Amino acid sequence: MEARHLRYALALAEHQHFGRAAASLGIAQPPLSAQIAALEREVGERLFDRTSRGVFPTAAGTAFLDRARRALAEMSGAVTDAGRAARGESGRLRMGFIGSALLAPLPGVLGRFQRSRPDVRLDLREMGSPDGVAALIAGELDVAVGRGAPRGAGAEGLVTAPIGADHLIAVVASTHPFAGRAEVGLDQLVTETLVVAPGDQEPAVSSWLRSLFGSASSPLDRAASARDIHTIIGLAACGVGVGLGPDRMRLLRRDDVWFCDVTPQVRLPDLQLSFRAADRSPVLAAFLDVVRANCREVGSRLDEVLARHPAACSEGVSPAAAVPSPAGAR
Amino acid sequence: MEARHLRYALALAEHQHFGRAAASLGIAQPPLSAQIAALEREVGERLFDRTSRGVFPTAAGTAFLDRARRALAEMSGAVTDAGRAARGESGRLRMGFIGSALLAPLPGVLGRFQRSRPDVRLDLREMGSPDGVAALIAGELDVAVGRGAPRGAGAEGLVTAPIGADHLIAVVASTHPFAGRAEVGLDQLVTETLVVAPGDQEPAVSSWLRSLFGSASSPLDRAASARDIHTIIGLAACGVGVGLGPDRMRLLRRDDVWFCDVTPQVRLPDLQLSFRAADRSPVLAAFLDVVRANCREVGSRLDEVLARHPAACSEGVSPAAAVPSPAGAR
DNA sequence: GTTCCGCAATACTTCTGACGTATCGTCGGG
DNA sequence: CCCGACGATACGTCAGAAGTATTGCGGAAC
Repeated sequence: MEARHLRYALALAEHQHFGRAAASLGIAQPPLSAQIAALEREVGERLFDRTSRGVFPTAAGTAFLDRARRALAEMSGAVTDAGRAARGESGRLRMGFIGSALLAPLPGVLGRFQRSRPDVRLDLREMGSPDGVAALIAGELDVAVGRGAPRGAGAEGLVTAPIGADHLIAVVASTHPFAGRAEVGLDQLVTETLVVAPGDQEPAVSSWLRSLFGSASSPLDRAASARDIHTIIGLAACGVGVGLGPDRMRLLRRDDVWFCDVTPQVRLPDLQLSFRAADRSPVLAAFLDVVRANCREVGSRLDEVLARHPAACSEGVSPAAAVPSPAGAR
Repeated sequence: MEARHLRYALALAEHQHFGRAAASLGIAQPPLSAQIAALEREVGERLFDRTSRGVFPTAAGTAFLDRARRALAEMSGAVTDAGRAARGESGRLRMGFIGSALLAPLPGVLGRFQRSRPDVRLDLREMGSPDGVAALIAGELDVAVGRGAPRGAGAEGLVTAPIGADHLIAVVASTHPFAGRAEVGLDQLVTETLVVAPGDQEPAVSSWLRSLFGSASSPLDRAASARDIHTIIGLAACGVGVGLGPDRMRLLRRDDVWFCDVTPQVRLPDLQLSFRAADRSPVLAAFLDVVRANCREVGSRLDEVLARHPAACSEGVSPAAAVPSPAGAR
């Protein structure tokens, strides 16, 4: 059975007349009779009653036509859906991210992306940077946002670009001696108990901090750790110690804590966005376009990196490639 | 676009290999390549990535295949649905009936029918006998159950068969003088206020009663009327008068009323089932089979009448006609 | 770097089957 | 009783789907 049979049966049901139905289909009447007869033979039931007053579907015909309409609707829907998917207007984007990225720049990026592609389903999963990289390599994610360059087996198949830079600040309870001070020196932190992200979650930050203080008798040895910024601030508020985190953390203003800059200013490892270099998904390309337009403050690095991977960016999205030229188009 | 294209695309997605997909389809590889290329040209998007490790659907291809699967499922569903509809296993049966038919024999018939054809939707509408006949003629019903032979324009296109007989009984309040008596004479009713079905709802019963009492000073002239049996019994229970109705009415036993036979026994107009003689619906045929098997007590009249209309009964249902022979089957 | 192999694409032929023209059979209406 | 309308049948034609043979390309092995 072919789609043609469905189209012919629907036309016949609509016109209730072989001749007119054939005309509306742009064919002669005998072929229509033949095709309907072939359809009835294949279905095994008479689908139309030919009376002198017109051609009417039987009970079987009515049931058949209902389904036939839906089948043809699915077929035309398949074409439009394919087009939408190719333009990145539908589908899904699975994204892993570290919690601190939610302070910035993710809110703006995600909001704009979801507005420009309302039919793309965003699967967002908060996870540590190494987990994100692993899931990305395993194909369980399409995009990962974390800190530090991806490492490990398979990391060479990833493209990574910076999407945000920030520097280290400290957070203390409002009853802490540092409270009210605009800044605190790195050297002053050596004698404090620190509250930081754990090494297995954020190795880049962790080793960065370790290098700041030098190896011997590091304050990190007596540090408390917390997986997310809210907890770091919470522990600091309890007076457990001095919390260290990115300056975006200031967005989480609370009455019982005090934020102060660390001097000299310490730049943290950049927030990085990674994706598989081989990923040709139009949804990813569309997402990268939004990222590119919204993370300019990081400088031209992002554009640079993305420019080296036109496969994931220009193809399938740029208007220049609007003419779809699959095989055989000459 | 034809169904063939969908089948080929699905086979290719399944085998991820042109050669094996073609083999599974029973064709050679080059035609498969050609058909996939033609499909991609028509959709306007590349649907498969041909890599050295295999053939994989693109994002557009994945979206397309989703819909293609559904389209093909609808097509095969169309065939099975047509078969089911032709065997009367699906569809709907719109039935009008008078309330008293619900006492018997409709419960048994409807129950058995719904059990034997669970996917047939029963549209049941309680209505007076004349309304049922009119709706049947107008094509708004498939079956009507009422009392008396159909009359009026279009009634000659209907087939009517008796499905139940009953006789007149009386119902009175338990405080009424008749209470406790096994029977009451017709002549004793002449001086009572009667509660009966109104003439526009049940003309057959109404005129029948009128003929029982003779024309002059009929007790019907001071009768109360009610459209359904429950109300007739209710009015009788209130002491409004003596309710008259079919003996099936005894099924509605209540503590505050008393039923007694009317002597001599008066046979009411039969319960009749009507349908359009031209109706070839397999659902109707299946329903009539159930009716025939469940209303034997009426005698052979039902079989007689139905036998004269093989169009609606044997065709499409009898196992002898199991071989579907639409046009061209030789 | 070169060769080889697997696979999809291309070239070209074959043949099925969908379509067109002409005609017939049948059923109602005048 | 004839006529007209309509669907079915008969048969020739041609588009296009499939088959065979071959080429082109990319990755892996040597």
